[in-house]
Amino acid sequence: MRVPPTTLPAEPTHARRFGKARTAQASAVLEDYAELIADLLASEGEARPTDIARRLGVSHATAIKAISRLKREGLATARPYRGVFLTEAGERLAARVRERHRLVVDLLVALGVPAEAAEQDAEGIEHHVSDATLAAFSRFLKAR
Amino acid sequence: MRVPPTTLPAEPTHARRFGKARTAQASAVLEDYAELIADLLASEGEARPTDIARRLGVSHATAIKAISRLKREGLATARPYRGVFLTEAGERLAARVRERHRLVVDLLVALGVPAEAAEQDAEGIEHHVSDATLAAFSRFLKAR
DNA sequence: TGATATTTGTAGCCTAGGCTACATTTTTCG
DNA sequence: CGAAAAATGTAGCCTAGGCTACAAATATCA
Ligand SMILES: [Mn+2]
Ligand SMILES: [Mn+2]
Ligand SMILES: [Mn+2]
Ligand SMILES: [Mn+2]
Repeated sequence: MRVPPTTLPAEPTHARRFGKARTAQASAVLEDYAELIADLLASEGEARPTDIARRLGVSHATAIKAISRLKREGLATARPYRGVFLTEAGERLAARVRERHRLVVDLLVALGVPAEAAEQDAEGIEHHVSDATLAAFSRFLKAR
Repeated sequence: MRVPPTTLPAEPTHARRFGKARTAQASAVLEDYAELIADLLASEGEARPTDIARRLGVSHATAIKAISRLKREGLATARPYRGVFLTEAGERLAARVRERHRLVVDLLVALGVPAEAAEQDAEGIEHHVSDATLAAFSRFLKAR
């Protein structure tokens, strides 16, 4: 049957949007680990694989593999039985991610989302917020 | 060294947040497919695997495998060389996802995010927006 | 009609990110 | 000190979601 193609030749626009979302997803896990490690280092003085695993709700084996990936990407180092540390790059990433997380939560709360729902949604949303959107959130919070 | 555990016994709260984000991510792909198939059916009268793949920016083999998963989950049916169709459940999902997508884009645009950035970010954000947040978005758009 | 082009399907490979089970190392404490 | 507990690490398995390469079916059109 295949009706005449009215308008759908290459559609690079939609494809690019989905591709961006996929890329963002790929970095989401590492971002969460970096943010969490920074938090634990700040609040506890150290970031042990076991604590990281418990906070993320995954097995310690899963956490250790992710930490290996962080090391491979040059974001973290680890001393056995001494915990995980962030490299310069890891700290920069963590700082950026923490700030972004805070901004997303603040915006949701400002729009009337209950605190716990805001925290929960932000945990996923944060990884898909571009700089342009982040700037818009910031403007809104400042202006209201 | 292991300083005395000040406060971090079980931490089920953080774990639950991360877990929710992981769950949301798991359904993201199927949601996008359902939404896209509904769009293609509406605008072109049919949804061919090849067109789906092009719009998503993936190989046709990838699209076909995802379509198999849709079928397995009871969300779609397919007639070879006739394209893909949505079941009742698939249509309900698509309708919900489309509405949610629109609302997220509208909110971002209302906050001053440029149109294309809004579309791009929404493609990822939409999968992490709870009903509570959705309601807040809706209220904001109505009230301003 | 029959050759060619397109579409669809299959096979096999890869990585990320989960898991459990088991092994090893380090800490803790009686 | 030495045994028990805890933490860390390793091995092996699974699924989702990508890919390329090849095979088969269908459509198109000269
Ligand atoms: Mn997160
Ligand atoms: Mn976060
Ligand atoms: Mn999407
Ligand atoms: Mn969408």
